[in-house]
Amino acid sequence: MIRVYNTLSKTKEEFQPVRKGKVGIYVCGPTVYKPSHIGHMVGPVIFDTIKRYLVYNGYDVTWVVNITDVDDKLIVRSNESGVPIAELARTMTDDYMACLELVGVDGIDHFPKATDHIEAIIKFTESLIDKGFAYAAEGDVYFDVAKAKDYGKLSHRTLEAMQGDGGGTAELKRHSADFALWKKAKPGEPSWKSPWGPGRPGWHIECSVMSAAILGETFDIHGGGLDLVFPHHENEVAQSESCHGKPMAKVWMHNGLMQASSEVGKLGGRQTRAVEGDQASQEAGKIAGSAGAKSFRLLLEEEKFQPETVRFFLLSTHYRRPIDFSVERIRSVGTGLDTFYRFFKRYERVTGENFYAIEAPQVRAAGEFDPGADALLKEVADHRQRFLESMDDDFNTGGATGVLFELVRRLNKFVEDEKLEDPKKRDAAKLASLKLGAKTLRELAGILGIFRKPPEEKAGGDDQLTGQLMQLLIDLRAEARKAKDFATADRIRNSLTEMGITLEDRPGGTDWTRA
RNA sequence: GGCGCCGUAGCCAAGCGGCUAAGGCAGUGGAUUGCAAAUCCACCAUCCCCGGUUCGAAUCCGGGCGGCGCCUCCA
Repeated sequence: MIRVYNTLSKTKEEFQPVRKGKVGIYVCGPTVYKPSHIGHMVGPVIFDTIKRYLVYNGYDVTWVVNITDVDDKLIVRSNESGVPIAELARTMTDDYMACLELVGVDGIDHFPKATDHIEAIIKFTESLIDKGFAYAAEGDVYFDVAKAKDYGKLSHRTLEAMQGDGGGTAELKRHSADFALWKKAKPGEPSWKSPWGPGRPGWHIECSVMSAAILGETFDIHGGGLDLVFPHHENEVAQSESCHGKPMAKVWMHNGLMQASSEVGKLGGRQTRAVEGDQASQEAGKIAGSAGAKSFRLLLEEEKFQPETVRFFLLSTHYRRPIDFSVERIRSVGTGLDTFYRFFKRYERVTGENFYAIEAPQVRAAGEFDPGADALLKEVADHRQRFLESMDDDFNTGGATGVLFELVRRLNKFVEDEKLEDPKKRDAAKLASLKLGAKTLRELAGILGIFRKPPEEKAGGDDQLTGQLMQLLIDLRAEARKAKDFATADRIRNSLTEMGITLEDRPGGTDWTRA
């Protein structure tokens, strides 16, 4: 049984899809006006993992992420840069997609764009006006929050508590919390014809329209960053449920945001906001202005991070908690992952099989096995059980990743105890146990979307000539060691260490790796 | 001011009333090694403070202190 925390009820609920066996997920995507930074990857990685887990549990999952390609920020950026909005949106969408691919997010089934759904947005808006939930005012159309029952139910706030807020066009609104469904075009802005004159969609409406078009008027999971609970999602529910007369989403899931930890104290977001409230301080304490704010691809390049390390970093804590960004932390996660990569090489040395080629079970039931009296396999089965229990509990990837480390340590111990690095100590039964253990590791890692393919070799240079030269050095060193000439042997190894190459002596010979 | 989240070892982090408080990074000792590297083993926390509930609390309740988020078209 999978339990999921629902923002709506503020409790963990047993997950039950609307339609048996099928799950629809809608996650609010980016406004494509600038290159993606690491913070944009948080939600996608989490929901990609959630989708994998649901598929693993036998559900047929459809996942939708919208692309907002018409918006104030896009207009501003376009005016600044001189790049037409459509072109800006296209290149930034490409950048976003490239980043998703890097971190292994490949489960998104639909990427609807706001500009492809203008007609439906207009219809939706008309419908709300017809039903009395919205009103037109001088070319704008506003949603009338006072007419929506339960307005505030998602973010758990009341209209009374929101008095005094509101934007610059408040005079056109009946209530300061009313929000635009349709915005009248200003000169030079992109616009579409509508019954209220030329204009463009408001911020929230595209999600209501596109989710209904693809997933239906009621679907299973609506997700996004915690920052979207209010006003974005609150307004989505209000307009969708007013329009359709039925619940929009069964479960609302919100992930914690990435923060720039080291900068927070110094820049002090809180006091400055309360006292000053100026633009600059609003940026303080947030990811903007820190290393994490730079383009994700640039970050990977400059810090030489494996994208998989970033994915693992994001999954190493529970999704609802905020994550502090720090280069050091990601680096230490990478150090931890090296244990796995070394094990995979070891596995190949011992069994002759490539870890990444193991065909692991894709669904839960298929991964179960009877360990019999095998001590190793009993523990493997136990680890698998604990991994799945963590995932069942509101997708606790933090707990699950811990189990993965325990599992690889157990497998390494088995290789040590049975001395399997020595070919003479190998036998079919032991190798079979090891293989089943590795297969389970691969099965569980697959759920998290990691270890699906080998990490890219570090910084080129592993060409044929390098290989030959390394073999020569290793051979020379082996001869020196045989002759007990350790001075020469150590000189070779130490010099290589300085070049960033590590030698590892093993029963079967010497391996080398680049740092 | 309103609503909400969080405070577990040097750092990160799981844990949601009851076995010895997961796991990672860093560190220390040991096995292994010619010496290393890697691997394995061991060690490394009475869970911010004060009360309360309970046979029993890191886990529940109240109060402090500290950090953070949203309320302002950031994922």
